Amino acid sequence: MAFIGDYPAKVDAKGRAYLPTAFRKSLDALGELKLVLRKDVFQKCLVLYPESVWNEQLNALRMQMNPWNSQHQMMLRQFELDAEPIELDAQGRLLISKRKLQYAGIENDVRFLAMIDRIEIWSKQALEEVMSQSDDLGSKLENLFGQNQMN
Amino acid sequence: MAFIGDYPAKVDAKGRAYLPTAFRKSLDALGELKLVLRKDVFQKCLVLYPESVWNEQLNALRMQMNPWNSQHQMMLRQFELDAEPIELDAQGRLLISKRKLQYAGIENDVRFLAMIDRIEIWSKQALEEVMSQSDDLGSKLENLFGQNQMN
DNA sequence: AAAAAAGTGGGGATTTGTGGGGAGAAGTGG
DNA sequence: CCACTTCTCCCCACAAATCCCCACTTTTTT
Repeated sequence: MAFIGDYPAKVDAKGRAYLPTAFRKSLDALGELKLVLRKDVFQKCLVLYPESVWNEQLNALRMQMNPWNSQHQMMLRQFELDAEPIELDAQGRLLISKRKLQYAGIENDVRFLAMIDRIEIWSKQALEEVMSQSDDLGSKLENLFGQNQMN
Repeated sequence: MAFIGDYPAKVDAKGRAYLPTAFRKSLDALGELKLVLRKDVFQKCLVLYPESVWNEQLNALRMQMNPWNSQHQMMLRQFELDAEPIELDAQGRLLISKRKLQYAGIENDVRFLAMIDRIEIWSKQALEEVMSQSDDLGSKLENLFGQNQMN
């Protein structure tokens, strides 16, 4: 299963954003009602996981860790930090907390961006900035892929 | 079953903190009324166990140890030592003893952090410090996930 | 062109989170 | 056993966040 594409949307004064129908359809095709919203680790953007995807990740992590190993515990913390469960309201919108809006630099315009089994939420400007900066990095990536014959 | 995410909260002058609703809902979905609060073994933070989880934990320990081994007895003592049963008050708050507040360096702002089947309580600053120190550990985690195609 | 769905906005009840007063229990020292 | 401080817990109060409901615009479908 995978999400596809990217869509613009507005965030209103209360911090609500309409989840694009394309994504919502994918979600309730899978019967995924619950979501988890989290700050991204590297980028100033937010990541929206279907609950099942979140749980898979958590499980994968748990399988690998010894519950009494302090470093492993640290990883788990890192993972749970800045995450929160989310549900859509009656209009199909999600409410984003102030903290997260601020972290991602979101004011009005956002973009929902498919990332295989999860969805990223970017401030419009932030995304454009990052994208323009990484143009040549992009072609480097393409080269890399070409060499590995995975393309 | 698992708790998810983290939430900020305040501790008032009396040492009370509101248990975030997300967690409280998980708790009474499970019918867990009683909790156990303990100092963490590794970190300067507190750990809140649902009573059943606490009991499991104790059992797991007991299975591993020889009741006539004095060192093992010592471990058990240590484990019980800084633990205390806790219930929520009528407003859904828990009262944290002075000793524990001090141990965890808590003054005003705390964060409740999900750790699968238990909840950690951190002083806001302490958590930020620890997290910033373990940044590279964090990327190791991400690498680990990447290599295992679990990302 | 009409109808339906997608997307945006706002009012207002309700819940969540925070704070404080103060009664009663519990612990302390004489 | 009694005064006294401290701790615990109930109640009330209030601001802010959240959520339910309705309305309206824009786009898509029929």
